Formats: sequence, C-alpha cells, structure tokens
Amino acid sequence: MSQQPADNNPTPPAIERQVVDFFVDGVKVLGLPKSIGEIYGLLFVSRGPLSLDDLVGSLGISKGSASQGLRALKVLGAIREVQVGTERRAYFVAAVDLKRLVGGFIREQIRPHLESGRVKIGKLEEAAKRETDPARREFLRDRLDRLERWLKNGGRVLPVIQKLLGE
Amino acid sequence: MSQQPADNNPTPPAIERQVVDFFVDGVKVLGLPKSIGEIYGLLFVSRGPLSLDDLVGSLGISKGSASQGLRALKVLGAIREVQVGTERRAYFVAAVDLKRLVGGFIREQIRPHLESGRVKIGKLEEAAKRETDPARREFLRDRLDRLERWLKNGGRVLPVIQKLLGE
DNA sequence: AACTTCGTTCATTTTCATTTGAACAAAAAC
DNA sequence: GTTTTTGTTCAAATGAAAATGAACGAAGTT
Repeated sequence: MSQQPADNNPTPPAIERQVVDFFVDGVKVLGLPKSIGEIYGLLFVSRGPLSLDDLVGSLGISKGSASQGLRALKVLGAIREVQVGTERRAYFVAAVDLKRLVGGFIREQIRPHLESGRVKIGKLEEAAKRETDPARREFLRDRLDRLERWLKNGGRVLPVIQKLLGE
Repeated sequence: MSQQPADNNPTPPAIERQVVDFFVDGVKVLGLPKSIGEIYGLLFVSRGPLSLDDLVGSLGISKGSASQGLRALKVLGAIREVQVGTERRAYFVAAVDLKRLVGGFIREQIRPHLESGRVKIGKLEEAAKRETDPARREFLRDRLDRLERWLKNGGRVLPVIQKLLGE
C-alpha cells in the first residue's frame, strides 16, 4: 500500500460502521448501489455536515464514487447541501424525514417505470387488436387489460403510502 | 451450431416476446433476476400451462435457470403447478391476482428485511447506551430511535398496500 | 435389471452494474 | 498569469450476481 493522502476521519467508531452497513443493506433492497448506502448512512450518523473528502476519507471509497453518489442522493432529495462557515468546499447533511425520502424515491424510481409501462402496454393493445384469431385476440385483451389495471392501481397506491409514512 | 434437440415452441410471436420483455423490466425493478421475469412473463401470456421444457425451448434459457426460476416463483406464490391430463411432467400457470402477488413479495422479500433490521437496530441501541460521551450518546439515541420508527411505520404500511391493491 | 425421462444441484463461466482513477474543467488563491 | 483546490467525467478494471451445462438422483418404462 502507498501512503494515505490526508486521512480525514481515520477509523470510524464501531457504531458508525454498523449503521453504515445497515444502510448498505437497505439500499441494496431498493436496487441502489452500495456506495449510495455508505454515503447516506455516514451522513445519517454524523452530527455535523461532511464534505466529499470527508466521505472519501472515512469510507475509503474513490472520489468518483463519492461524487456520483452525492449527485444521486441530491436528485432523490435524500441529502441537503449546507454552507459551512466561509468555506468554498461543499458540505452535506442527510435528510431524515421519511415521508420526504419515500417521496423522492417514488418520484425518481417508481413513477417513471409506471409511465413507460403504460406506454408499452398501450402499444401492445393496439397490436393485439390487429390479431386475426378471435380466441387469441380475446385472451390477449384480457391479459393486457389486467396489466393496465395493475399499473393504474399501483399509481393510486403510491400517494397513500407516502401519506401513511408521514404522520 | 449443433442440431436443436426438439424445438418445443419455435418462434414466439412478437406480442408474446414484448410482454416477456415487459416483465423482464418489471422484475428488474424489484431486484429479481431476469430469468424470473422471462418465465413469469411467458406464463402470463400463455393460454395453457407450460412445462419446464416448454420454457427452455421458447425462451432459450438453460434447464438450470428454468428450474431455479420456477422454484423461486413457486415460493413467491406467483405460479401454480397444474396436472395436465395423465402426464408425469409438471406444468405451470401464472397466478394473475395482483393482491396475491404483492402478498408473496411482501412476505418473502420485504418482511424478512424489516425483521433483521429491527434486530440490528436493537443491538445498536444497546451499544449506544454504553457510550460515554453524553452528547454523542444523545445524538445516537435520536438517530436510532428514528430508524426504529421507520421500520415500525414500514411494517404498518405493508398490509394497507396489499389491501388497496386487492379491491 | 437396464434404460429413459424429468428435474435438481452446483462448480464454472458469463454478464453487467459499479467502482476506480486519471484526465479534465472551473473557480479560487496566490 | 500561474498554481492550488474542488469536483466531474468517462474509459477501463473490478466484482457480485445470474446463467450455464454436466453430473447426478429419483421415478417411471421396457
């Protein structure tokens, strides 16, 4: 190994490391990359704001990962950028309001899939209408209708979920 | 290339292939392997039951994949095994009731994570109590409490989701 | 009993998303 | 205007998860 560059936050205490791992597992379930879990997790257990270099130092990840992870978390509304004193460097804190987090996830990760799904099903229904064999056409219509209903129901449920998690 | 073994369901029509792709995308969002989407998708657009060999033939996947995929789908309650005539071979049909599908997913994929999460947080709260610095202890307690509440809310919301999708 | 059929298992290969790190740009600081 | 600091980008390396396919066991058939 070569020499450490600056070693901002040397060895993170055990509890912090475990919380980070907790979030790593958590985001894996959501289909997000590990680095995002690490970054959000460390921000979540940190008392003050952290900079990109703090994250790189504490988590032992590359600057590239940290940069991309922070961007994704910003888009999701899971972190906020804060001004620290007069520093040029950007600092971040975790957004810890569950309703807000869920809202961001729904908006960025779920809704787009529902939308594109609806489009695809719509096109398939067009194609199914042109099917010649009547029995087959009827069957396809039933299945595609069902799919459409699934997507509609999904869309209706999302706001309820967000609301229930808010209280 | 060598000779095809039997070529059960040669070229699947365009609509079928597109529905399969639709499900491939769908299960990817849920964090499940592609083969599971292909298998479920083909069963979903098929009028009659299909056997493992039908799936291997139509989808061009290996027997191993098909076997594992079918097992996972059975555990999820997403497919049913049916008897076809007097055949020894096992045949399958897709379960198309959304409520049931969501129920299986929640039971197999979500609940276990919530459970193990609770255990981990519990242990961390024990560790946090033994923290010496009072300010730090207080902060950790706040964050861990919050996490606990997240999990509790998640657990409460799941049945509601399932119910709302049933209608 | 030998043979065939059906399906599972699991060590290896393949695939594909993620991570890395060097090059780069933008904006201060000097 | 040069140098340093801060952060982004993207081609290539890495690694984790999935697919493959050969070997195997369990029934069923002859």
